[in-house]
Amino acid sequence: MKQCSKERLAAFDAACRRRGLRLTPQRLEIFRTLAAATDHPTAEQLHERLQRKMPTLSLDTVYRTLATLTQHELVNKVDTVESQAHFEVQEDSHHHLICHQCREISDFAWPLIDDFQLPEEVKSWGEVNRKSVTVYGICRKCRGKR
Amino acid sequence: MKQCSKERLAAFDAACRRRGLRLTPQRLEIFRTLAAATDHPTAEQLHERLQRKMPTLSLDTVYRTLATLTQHELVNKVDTVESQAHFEVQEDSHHHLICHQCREISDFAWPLIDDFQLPEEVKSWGEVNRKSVTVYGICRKCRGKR
DNA sequence: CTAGCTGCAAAAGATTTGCATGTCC
DNA sequence: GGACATGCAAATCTTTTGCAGCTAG
Repeated sequence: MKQCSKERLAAFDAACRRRGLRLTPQRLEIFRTLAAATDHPTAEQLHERLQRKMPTLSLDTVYRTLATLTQHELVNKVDTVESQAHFEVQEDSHHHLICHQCREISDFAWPLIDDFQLPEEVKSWGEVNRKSVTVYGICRKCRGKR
Repeated sequence: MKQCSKERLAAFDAACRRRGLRLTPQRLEIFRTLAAATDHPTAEQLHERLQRKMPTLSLDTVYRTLATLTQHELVNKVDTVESQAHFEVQEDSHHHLICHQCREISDFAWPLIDDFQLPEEVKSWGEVNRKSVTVYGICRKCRGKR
């Protein structure tokens, strides 16, 4: 398991202060553990991993913290096929349109992408069946309401 | 609400027969309603919509049918940020790697995509915050096991 | 006829919430 | 000190499952 850099922790600290979020030990550990993970753990997995270092940490706090950090865009919820959500620290960059506000899903076509070659890296990962782009934003309807 | 074409229903019928799936009235109605929908309904929404036409249809059957049809690739589960899954009929074509077998999620970079211009269509939809590509397939590890 | 479906009810799993207590700022 | 966080337990919500009866092929 890789370690979470001091820079990243400092950035987290700063981001919390800027937004008026309290920097509790729980939040710090949850973030640190998530940042150190490479496998997109679930809330439950994170809770398990934190047992040793922080035996009193409750699963609800993990859920709540992840929700809060996701809201503040410090953590990103990975979209999965399963109902159980997976989380990851928001990295800078790593065919559905989904509106953050109303949650409505629309389709769009992007033929250029379908023909586009995936990077080499992916070929070594395994056998690809399907690629799908998801675009997030605020739809025109909701945009008008604000 | 648009209607489900006879051609599509015939194709559904054929696909079921080919795969040895029974063509029950419930399955037919669920498929017809899903195909006619443009809003990616949830199992519950579909169930509600079918109440009038088929009052005895149970929610479990909707869940089970959607699961079966998804397995047979006649229906597609849309990945969402929320825990509640949304479904859609599998249309022709429409930065995470997800293995269908072990469900492991890996990351990959695809800088070309980040710079790539989204289609016009999307601009009229609203304000875009983020686009993310999800690639599904079988990873090397699982590939070896079969 | 019979393997595969359906409905019902109950279980399971994930996530959220109310409330009392604790603690960062 | 006071607003915000946490922990606990209980509630809620979604989805799955066991079982008995039904039905498409």
